[in-house]
This record gives sequence, C-alpha cells and structure tokens, in this order.
Amino acid sequence: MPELPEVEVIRNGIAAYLIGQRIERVIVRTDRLRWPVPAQLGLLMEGEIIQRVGRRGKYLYLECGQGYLLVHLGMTGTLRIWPRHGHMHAMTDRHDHIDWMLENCVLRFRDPRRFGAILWHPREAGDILRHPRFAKIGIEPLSAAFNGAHLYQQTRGRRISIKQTLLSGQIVAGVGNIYACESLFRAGLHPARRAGRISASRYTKLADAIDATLTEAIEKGGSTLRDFSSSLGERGYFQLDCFVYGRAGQPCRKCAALIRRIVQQQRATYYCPQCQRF
DNA sequence: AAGCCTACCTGTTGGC
DNA sequence: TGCCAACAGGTAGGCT
Repeated sequence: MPELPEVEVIRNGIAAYLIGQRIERVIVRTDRLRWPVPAQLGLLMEGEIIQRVGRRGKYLYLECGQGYLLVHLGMTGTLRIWPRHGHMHAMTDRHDHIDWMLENCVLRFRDPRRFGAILWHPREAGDILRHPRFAKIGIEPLSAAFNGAHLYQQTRGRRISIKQTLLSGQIVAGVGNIYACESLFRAGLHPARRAGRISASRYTKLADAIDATLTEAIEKGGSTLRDFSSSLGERGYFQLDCFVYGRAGQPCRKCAALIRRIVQQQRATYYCPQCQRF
C-alpha cells in the first residue's frame, strides 16, 4: 500500500522522465476508478508539457501549463515508465487503465483494485495546494513546521486513540497503517492511548519517530527502486523490515516479547506490549 | 463537532 | 486438491 514514502520514491523516480516532456496522447481504457476519470482527459492534456511533479500527503500531481493532473494510488495503484521504442508498452493487462504517451516514454497507471484516483485541476481554479481535497489533510510530516508541539496542540481535547488520530490524516498527512504502527513502536507509545492525554514531551518523541521512520523508508525505497523504466519498477516496494506491522505472534526485535494484533476502528494494529507503554 | 461506520474493489490467504 | 469466506486498507461521505 503506497503511503507517503512510497509515493515520494515514485515521485522522485518518475520526475526525471516526465519533466519537459510533451503529452502527445492520452489513452483511457477504464474510466471507473475511485471517482470517474475526467471525461475528455485527452483533450485537457494533449499538447501539454509537464513542468513539475509534486506531492501532498499521498497525492501526486503533475503540473502542466493549463492545470494539474492529480494522482492517488489508493491501495494497489502503480505508475510506471515504459520506453516508447520497441513493443513492450503495447502489452497491457486488464488493470492497466491509463497511458500518457510522451515524446520519449509512456507513463502508465495500473490499479487492480481501482481505489486510486485520477483528477484534473484546471489552473484557473487556483493553486493545487489550495485544492479542496488538500484543505482537510494535515501538515506534511517532513516539513520544518512538523514537530511535537504541533501534535500536542492539535490533539488537545481529542478522545480517540493516537493510532486512529495518526491514521485519520487530519493532523499529519500521508501516514497509513504500516507507518503509524511502526512510528508508535519507535516512540514507545501504546496505540490505544488517547491522543488528548499524551504529554508534550512524548509527542516530541513521536514526531521524531515519524520523521525517522518515513525518512528511512524513503532512503530504502530510493536505493532499491532506482529504475522506473523497466520491470525493476516494483522492486523494493514493500521490502520493509517492520518491527511490528504484520508480525503478530512473533518475537519483538528489541525485547522478544510477542507482538500483538488488535483491531481499532476496523483496522489491524500491531504493537509490542513490552516496548509500548500507555 | 468529534467520532464512528460503510462503501468501494480484487488478489491472496486460511480453514475445512 | 478445491472451494469459499475472510482479509487487506485509503478515503470520502453519511450518520449519530
């Protein structure tokens, strides 16, 4: 599941192939994703030149002259670069939904479960960072303004658990189930602890843990996922060696206590009962 | 308003 | 071995 680090690695990996390229043709094979793909996406984008590839939370955006293409990868979405020469890109399977034919390569969106989204934001509607879809999501965890004080302030009066708070995305953007669990482990915080009852100093620890967890994941992804223009594209995606996520019943890598799995708001949470305290 | 639940989707896994 | 149910989870929207 692409969370912020995976999206950032993808952004960084595809940007060099895309920037400065003219979009010659757009092929939409499936227009039913999470939301309908904009009708006439080709008319909107053909002839446009990609100027920038940005990210906000788990959203990617391609900035063009007339507007922005917003991309969300959902659970199973991928973006891959294929060379235009040769015939490799002529082979598509039923989950290859959209192709952008550029001058030198093909950008392909694939998404078996179709939880992903492709949206268009015209330039006259304003800057992409003011997009209504971005208005409700929290601060970028890798930005300078993200710290323990911010978490502390934003959680006053909150009765829900810290795990659910992180997952909601309202306070910090881009942290999904895996990195929420891993960050809480790193911070030594019990996932069921009420967010509004955590001290400022423990929030400082949590902010540092989130930063370190995401940064490390990006570095690992970056080192194993160099080449987006070939079948190597997906290598390294989930090669995380997690401390807790998905490890129920197995010994903690720090203290050997058995990792527990609980369910919070219909979602699995993994934690170490020894290392993570209320 | 905060918090909780559900729908959306299909590939993979586990139990019988 | 085969079948089917359960499970995986990001996010908006609807409900309390």
